[in-house]
Amino acid sequence: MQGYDKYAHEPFAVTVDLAVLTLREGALHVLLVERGQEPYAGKWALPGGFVRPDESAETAARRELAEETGLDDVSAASGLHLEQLRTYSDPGRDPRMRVVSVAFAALLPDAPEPHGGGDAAEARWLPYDDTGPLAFDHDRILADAHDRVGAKLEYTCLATSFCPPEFTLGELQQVYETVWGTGLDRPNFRRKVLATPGFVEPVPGAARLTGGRGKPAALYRAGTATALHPPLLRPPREGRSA
Amino acid sequence: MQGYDKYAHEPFAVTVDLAVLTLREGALHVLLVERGQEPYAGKWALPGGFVRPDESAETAARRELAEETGLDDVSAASGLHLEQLRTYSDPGRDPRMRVVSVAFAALLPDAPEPHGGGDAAEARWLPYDDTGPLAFDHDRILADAHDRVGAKLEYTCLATSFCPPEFTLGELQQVYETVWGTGLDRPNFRRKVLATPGFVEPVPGAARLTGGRGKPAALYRAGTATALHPPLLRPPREGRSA
DNA sequence: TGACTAATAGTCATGACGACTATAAAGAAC
DNA sequence: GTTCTTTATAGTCGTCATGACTATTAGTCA
Repeated sequence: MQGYDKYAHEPFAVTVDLAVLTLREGALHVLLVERGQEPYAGKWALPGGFVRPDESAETAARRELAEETGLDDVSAASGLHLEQLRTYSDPGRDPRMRVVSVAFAALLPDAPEPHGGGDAAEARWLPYDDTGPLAFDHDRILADAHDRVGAKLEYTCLATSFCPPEFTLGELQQVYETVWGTGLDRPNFRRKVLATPGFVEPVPGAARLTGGRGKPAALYRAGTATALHPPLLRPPREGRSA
Repeated sequence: MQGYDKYAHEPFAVTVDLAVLTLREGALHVLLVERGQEPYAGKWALPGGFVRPDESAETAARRELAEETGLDDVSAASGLHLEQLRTYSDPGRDPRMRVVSVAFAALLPDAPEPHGGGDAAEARWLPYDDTGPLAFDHDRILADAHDRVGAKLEYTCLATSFCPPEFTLGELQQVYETVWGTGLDRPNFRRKVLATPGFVEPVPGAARLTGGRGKPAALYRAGTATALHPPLLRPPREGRSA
């Protein structure tokens, strides 16, 4: 950290990239923008942009999220979760110049269709499993975001960030099942969630019909706890040992 | 990510900061350098430096680690663990200019006294609990490193990164106790570690006298596993509920 | 030889969890 | 209405992980 001189070093551009995840119709969806220019023109990319001189990366991420989704209120309103993932800095990751990108993962409850208010040519929710190769190293960033979210579901109460303010335990379970790609036993999931103090708290007297059929489910709100002790471990992948 | 122009935006300096942790005499120690210039002249700081134009942040971190510690071989040799923590980008974090810093945590087994080969005026191992206020936002970075390492001990085999190539289970337990700041039951710790396939593997026939007294302990090497399933949870802090 | 120390072996009760069965409350089919 | 289907919720049972202990072994030190 010696010899500071603003122009002694090649300037780096610093950007943020956002992996914005949500659940639509029981499937994990990602917010993507279509690139209008080379390189990767016509390809889908994660939304993002330059960090401004007076901003932190976190501030820039929030601003970009509002711009690209048109969900200005979302940051204040529902339980938006914005989390720094890691920073991608390979010298060749942008063919034009040296760009260091701080990646964030953002989780949204419901997903209003974005109206590309910002620079984005077109912003759309695309199913996570159905994203072709993305621009730059965004495939890797997206995969890292998925990994991180999947891991944090185990030992935090993060799952409620995917849910609307009031939700059923079935909906909460769907978050786990969708992100993890596994099925969970319903009574056991219920027992575990309710046994964790502060994970969810019941909404008195309220119930929701889960699409018509079946017994109406009780409604819950997100509790005050953030950590999960002991964790809710995802079932270990089978077929490992002999 | 539109409108790329190398000089259209204020240039950011990109640096890496390293929280290098080790265990000396049963206490957590951090590698710190004494600053020779303003700002924060005379204060201790985390080692670090500029990312060069042709480097990734990870490469820069490895280079700085070798330079500052004089432990060139260490990256190749023993089980060095280098992990990206997060990126610190508050506009005011360096009073001179806009510096975005990618922080890394590095874990070393034994700790040869560093011979400040790099720019560092003086590099020293200082006890973690005895670091006065550090320069810049390095207190926060260091605390984040500690948090991260403590958390990763729970669900990874990271603890062996603090140990020499061959170690006793008592030494491994000391890693947990020191980083977590708690005591652990020795037989239970032993049972847990040995029950986790791939965590450690015995060195046949070898034993070490743990400082003279007591029964000699068997020696183990780090196994091939990286994850811990189920995790080794740290004892929950007491005095929470009524 | 006999304290002392530390590693290792083993026991026991509790708690968490996976697998499963049973019941309740709704709509749909007839 | 009655019955079937669907989904939520309640409860059971055995297993495994774990916390709290006790016992034994193998060394040093006095």
